Amino acid sequence: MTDAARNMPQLLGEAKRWFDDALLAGMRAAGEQPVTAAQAAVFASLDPEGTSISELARRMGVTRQTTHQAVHSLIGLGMLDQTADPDSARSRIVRFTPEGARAHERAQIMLAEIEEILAERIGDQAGRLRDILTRPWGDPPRLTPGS
Amino acid sequence: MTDAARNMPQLLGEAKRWFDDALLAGMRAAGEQPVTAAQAAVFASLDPEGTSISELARRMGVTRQTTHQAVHSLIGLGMLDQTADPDSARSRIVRFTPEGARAHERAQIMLAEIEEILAERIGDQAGRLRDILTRPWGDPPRLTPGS
DNA sequence: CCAATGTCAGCATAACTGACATCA
DNA sequence: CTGATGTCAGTTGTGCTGACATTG
Repeated sequence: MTDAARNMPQLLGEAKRWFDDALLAGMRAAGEQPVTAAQAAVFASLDPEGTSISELARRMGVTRQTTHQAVHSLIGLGMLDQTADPDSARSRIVRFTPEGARAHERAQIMLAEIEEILAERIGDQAGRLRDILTRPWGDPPRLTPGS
Repeated sequence: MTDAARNMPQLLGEAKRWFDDALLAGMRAAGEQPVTAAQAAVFASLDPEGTSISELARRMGVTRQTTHQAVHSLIGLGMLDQTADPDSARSRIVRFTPEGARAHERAQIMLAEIEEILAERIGDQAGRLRDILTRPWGDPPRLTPGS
């Protein structure tokens, strides 16, 4: 296509969209509720025993308010519910409903299949990609104007 | 952090944000106009001779309307301008202003520096990452429900 | 009193769809 | 007529900040 020394954010964005498109299309073809990117992030960060909104926010790297909104929408879809935390009255626990757990399971399987297809196309580089992205990069560098 | 088998779209999103954050902070520290991610995408897709909005949209993988909006905001900042296409009256050409070209140049240099820092942290894996992302992946797979 | 948590409200950004006029 | 292009308008999704009550 363009090929004028593509930059990294652009390349990463394309790769992400490649996965997102494949997942969304697959879920739609499977007759599942269309789930947005933010909702998918909640799913991926929620552990089976349930998690508080604040903890979810920390895991996703966004604010409590943003997380609250995404969780609220998923409750409306019947994917999640919220119950009191037996250990603390100021905390509430977000959990999967059976329907939510089923959809999550299906999405996980589908993502693994997509990754598999990528591996068929570009070989073991696909596994390498996961390695590199999983590695800790540290904080984003703060370039000084004088450098 | 969480570490419950992170999925690829999530990992790719984090990596993209890592670069975007570093670039935005660096530009801000250098006293440049704060440029959003969408605006940066336009910059990266625009070639020096100028490009039409429709062509930009194709390169970025978003709609003409979205591109139009981003271009319009950059015109308002004095970074781009729009002139008639001498070859076709229905097409208009978007180009850098001198100010826009200067900011673009600076951003390119900064991105290279950021990539350099990543290479210092994770070694030659950084170059490998660029390789993998540049490689053609083909169209996103269309999973069939029956598979 | 202080910090964490959940929530509500408002705002900015960036994507989308729909519609329409223009021109090749 | 058809298709590509540029544009306007409206909607949705996703993030943010500010504020506040509740609780440990």
